[in-house]
Amino acid sequence: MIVIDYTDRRPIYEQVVERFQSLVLCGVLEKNAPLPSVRSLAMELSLNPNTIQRAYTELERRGVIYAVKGKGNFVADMQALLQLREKEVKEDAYHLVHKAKEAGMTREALRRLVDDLWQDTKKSMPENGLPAEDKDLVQTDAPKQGVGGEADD
Amino acid sequence: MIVIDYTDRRPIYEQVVERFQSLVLCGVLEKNAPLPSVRSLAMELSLNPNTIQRAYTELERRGVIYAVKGKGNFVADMQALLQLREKEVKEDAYHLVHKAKEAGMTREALRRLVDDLWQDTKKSMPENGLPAEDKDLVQTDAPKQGVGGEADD
DNA sequence: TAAACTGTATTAAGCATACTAGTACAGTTG
DNA sequence: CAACTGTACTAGTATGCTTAATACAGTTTA
Repeated sequence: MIVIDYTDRRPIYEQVVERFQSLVLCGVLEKNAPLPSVRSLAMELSLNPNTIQRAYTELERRGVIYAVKGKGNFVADMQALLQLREKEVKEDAYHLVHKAKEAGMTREALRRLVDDLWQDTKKSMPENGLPAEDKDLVQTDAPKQGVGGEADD
Repeated sequence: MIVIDYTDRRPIYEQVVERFQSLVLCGVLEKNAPLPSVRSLAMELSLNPNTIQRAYTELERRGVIYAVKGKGNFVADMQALLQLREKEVKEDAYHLVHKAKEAGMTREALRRLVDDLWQDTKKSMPENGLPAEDKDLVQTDAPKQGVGGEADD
């Protein structure tokens, strides 16, 4: 589920954050689906629980997941994440255009590059941008109490 | 000429590298043009000479500049740099397409985004990707000896 | 030749960040 | 109660970035 690339210059907790965001966006993790517990994932990845905790805290700060003490961490609504990604895309596209011009590429060359990549890249999410309702590929045990994004007490 | 962004998470030496690469690509620094000396640039930016030295060493490793002991650092041929940038563009474009799909964007949406940005972004380099011969906007004091990219002894 | 520049190398220290380790406490579940 | 869950805290280690100081070699100019 989660893979760590030790050649990646980015810190581990950031990679974990990124991976979970992708899993949510591509529909593998649906709303209210439970994430691995801090300790179990740390064990699985041979990492310190603190590192996982840091990733989860960041995911919660971004509104991607919500935590329930004693129960676990669960996927939140995807809307915040979609907005984050769209903002990222715009920033990345800006830098891409800048670099492309610096590299001496023509407008058509860049257009074709992006177009070709679009074709080659496997579609990694549902058509409408929302995960289908009836999928049971993954564990979808939502917390039993009515925790819809806010913690209950 | 060189600006440091202290809010940037990347290390300073990397920003210096990036800035000089852009200056070369956009034609401000032509072939054999001298870079500021390690000490003078460090003074100007209120940095340690070692930090500048590290940036210059990296630029030399990439083939962007060449160093002549006792004389200074000079802009090398731009070809290596153009290849670097083109490779970067391809990698960046790949990730952009991936993220765009994750964000639920359509092919047309991404196409329009890139197209619009192309229009809005100021052209930052000569038409043919090579700097014009007769420009004297900048100091262009090439080293007197025939150093064409290799050091002379 | 001497002074004032250039690049280059080395060592030491300070600092921030990432990560690990261990412990402790609170809430949930069976 | 036992075994899970999240959360908080302290401490120590390792690494990378940056600064500081010094030294040496080559070039240029007076």
